[in-house]
Amino acid sequence: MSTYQKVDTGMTSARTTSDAILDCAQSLIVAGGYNGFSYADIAEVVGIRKASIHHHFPAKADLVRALVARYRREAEEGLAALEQHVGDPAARLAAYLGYWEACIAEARAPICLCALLASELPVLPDVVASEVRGHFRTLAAWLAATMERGAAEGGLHLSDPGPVEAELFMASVHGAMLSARAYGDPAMFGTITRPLLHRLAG
Amino acid sequence: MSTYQKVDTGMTSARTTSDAILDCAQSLIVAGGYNGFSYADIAEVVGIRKASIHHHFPAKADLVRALVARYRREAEEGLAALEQHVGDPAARLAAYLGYWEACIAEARAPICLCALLASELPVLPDVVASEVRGHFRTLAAWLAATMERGAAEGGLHLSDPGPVEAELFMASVHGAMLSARAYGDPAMFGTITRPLLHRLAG
DNA sequence: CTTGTCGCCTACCGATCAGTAGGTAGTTAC
DNA sequence: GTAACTACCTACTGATCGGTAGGCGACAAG
Repeated sequence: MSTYQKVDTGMTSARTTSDAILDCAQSLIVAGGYNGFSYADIAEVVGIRKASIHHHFPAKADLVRALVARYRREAEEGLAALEQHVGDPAARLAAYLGYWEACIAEARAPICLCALLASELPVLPDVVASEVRGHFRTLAAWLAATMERGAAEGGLHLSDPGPVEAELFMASVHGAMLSARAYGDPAMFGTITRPLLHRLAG
Repeated sequence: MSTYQKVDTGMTSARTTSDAILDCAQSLIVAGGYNGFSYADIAEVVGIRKASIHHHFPAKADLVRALVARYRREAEEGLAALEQHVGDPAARLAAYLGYWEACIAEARAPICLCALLASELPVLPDVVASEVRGHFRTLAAWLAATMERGAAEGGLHLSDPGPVEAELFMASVHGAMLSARAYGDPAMFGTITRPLLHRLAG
């Protein structure tokens, strides 16, 4: 076996090399966008040669499309889990915000991958752009459904139709991520999003 | 004079070559971010050689710092003009939103330069990052002052302290820009921001 | 025991990146 | 008239970009 054999993955959280590549790409993209990372950057972190990344993802567009697809899948699983474990719509929204507040505070994922990619949509490969668009639609639909259910049950008070409230909510969350990053202050995310929830629930 | 002499600027809106370079850089950056454009891209559009850009802006960081500085100056002039010509704070906010709605609809500036740069703050040169931070602070301060004045005059009803309302407003506007871009639908900006205003003014 | 596949490697490609060196033609100041 | 300055040029550098060609060892199936 070659000297460049992959070490036992016990030390890393990724189960496969593909996952390790995607993990690394995600953290690099949320830091600097699609054009802010290179195959060489990933190779260095993952401990693999640049050419080996092409074995898993022939082109950069393939890599990022796969990454966003995985991100969407995990997000949908997360939202589904929320529906299972949290009954009250208002509490679901609070849990959603709490998730991101924790991510940002721990610098685990200081901004939503798709929010960042959306900002540079015009220069993204088409296949990536449509995945990003898909995430926006999915998230907005879930929020709208949650809002309307909350309104029907009486726990939430909507001033506008569910879909409009949902878009406003989502936009505010994305903007709050930008502000937290711009100010270098993770607490800013909570400062902005807490009133958002109080207005719906209060 | 060389064959590459700059043609009379009558055909272009920029008064000087520096301005033309900055104009071009701005439209490239709002499309694809800091790492999404090159000196070669600018050279081709402006009709100048790559090396000549270095004469005006020695390094890329200098160029973008100058660009954000110009952007901030123009933004502050715009806000000052708003204060001069629009008396009512609610109308000022409406005018601010209307400005961006028009920019986005006409694809003149489909997103705020600083909002976009904020998304990739971690990979920006320090000198650029601090300019971006400065814009966020300036805009938030203006919004907070406008909110508080509106509240004092009775035209606006704040559910939270002025500074918090201002941060929420700004974040929602930035998020609305992202959503409009993600959906490829300029009208989404208005859909999201209109309720924002109605809640303050209504 | 062969054959195929998988995961990774070395070595390379042409293109492009930001940036530099040094020259030239016009303009202005003395 | 000459010295200094501005704005632009040609020509180049070394680094890095995404991507390719082809080989090698481990492993599984027939």
